[in-house]
Amino acid sequence: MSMKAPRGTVDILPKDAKKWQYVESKIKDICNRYNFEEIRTPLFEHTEVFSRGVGDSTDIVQKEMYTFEDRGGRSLTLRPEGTASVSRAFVENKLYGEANQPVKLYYFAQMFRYERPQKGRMRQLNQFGVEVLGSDDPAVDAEVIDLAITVYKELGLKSLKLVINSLGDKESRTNHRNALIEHFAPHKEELCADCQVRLNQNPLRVLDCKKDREHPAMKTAPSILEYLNEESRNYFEQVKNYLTKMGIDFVVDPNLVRGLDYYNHTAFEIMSDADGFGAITTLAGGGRYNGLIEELGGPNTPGIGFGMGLERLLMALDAEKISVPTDEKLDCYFVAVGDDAITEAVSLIHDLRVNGIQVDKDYQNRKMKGQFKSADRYQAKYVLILGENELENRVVNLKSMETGEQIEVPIDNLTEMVKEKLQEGKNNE
RNA sequence: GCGGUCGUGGCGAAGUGGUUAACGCACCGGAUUGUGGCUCCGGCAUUCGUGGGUUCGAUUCCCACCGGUCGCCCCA
Repeated sequence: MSMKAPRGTVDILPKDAKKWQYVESKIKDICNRYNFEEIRTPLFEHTEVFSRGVGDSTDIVQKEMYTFEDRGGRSLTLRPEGTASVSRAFVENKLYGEANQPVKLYYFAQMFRYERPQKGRMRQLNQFGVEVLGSDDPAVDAEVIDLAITVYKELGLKSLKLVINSLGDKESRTNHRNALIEHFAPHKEELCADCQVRLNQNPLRVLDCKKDREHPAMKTAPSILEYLNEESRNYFEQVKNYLTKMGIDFVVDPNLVRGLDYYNHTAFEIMSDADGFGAITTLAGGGRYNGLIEELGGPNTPGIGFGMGLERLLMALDAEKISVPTDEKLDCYFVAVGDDAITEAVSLIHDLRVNGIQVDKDYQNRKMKGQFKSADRYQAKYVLILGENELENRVVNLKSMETGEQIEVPIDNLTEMVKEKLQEGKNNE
């Protein structure tokens, strides 16, 4: 076998697709209740959308983008995350001029990151995400976090941990940044190679380095929370108050930084505590990005959003042994024997289907016994039998696979009779 | 990019330097000339990821590559 799906990609086969459909419909229902509207943006963008939007110093831009040149010599990139694309669309389509503000958007989209695949980490991944553009009300931060938590809770997850932090506004960040550089400068040589670079580019990210976690300077590093100016501090307090009022548990982690440059003020991650989750813990992550729209050429517009990994969501459901409801049973299986009967069956099946009944038949030229086996495998509720005898008498034998009971039905009444029987079954459930 | 581990039929999984590569599931056929889930019988890998090497002989030993998987970094 030589044709294989590219590394880090998977086929979602019918058995699993049912789970995806369930999860997606559940999430869409929640988005509707929160009054979010769907947006669909292109799979790829001009590379600049991400290098400027997400930030040149980030891992995503530096080593994870699927970038290629098209025939016109343009540099394009498969989207690695959602916020930059949605922000670009917001600016380009002037959604800041919409009557209803803020603009509340959600999306389901494939993302692409060039990484070594492992548990819960794929090169093509699926995310659900939301973005609220046009409001800097801390209640919006709380609403966005609440929506994410609600998705998990309504799907039945229990082992959740919400971690939040504030990165502050521009002034707070600048002051903190300077303090960090000053703090780590004397120890620069002792830090890992990555951190030595980070110290210049984005010293905040030194804080979430796992290699240097035990370094003494790490423990005494200035916390962002101490550098928040009054406005930023108030903002964060309000967000926390709203969450508390909604009964949402959280922990504040001053080292939560997030990998993308555009964040400020509220940053958060939702993690799973569940066993059997491997090295993966983060289910969703997001935060506020008040300067991004301007950076992409739009008017000064505040924004906040999150991305939620759907593969990880499904893994979390598995880890907590939550099964999704699926209706596996087939309404009817049509057993036809003999050329004339098969010809008749094809048109009867069509009639049943256009009348809303789920029907299938054999296409492997199996004998009656084999056809019954198929019916069994599909868990058919009823089998409709049409052989030479029935054809002669213009009837179909309708057999309940559950009770074994079998009745003769005139061909002309078939659709009606099947409908009736299926309805009876539903009423008895 | 680095490290561990694995690679035998549709799936799961034994196995050995030597002549027919266990077994289970699934599937197909028959016992039962037109009626399923049980039972019994039979069928189902010219071949053991790919390429090269050692050998009289390799699925089994060695090397390389490819792929899966898990972990590091970072994150969804």
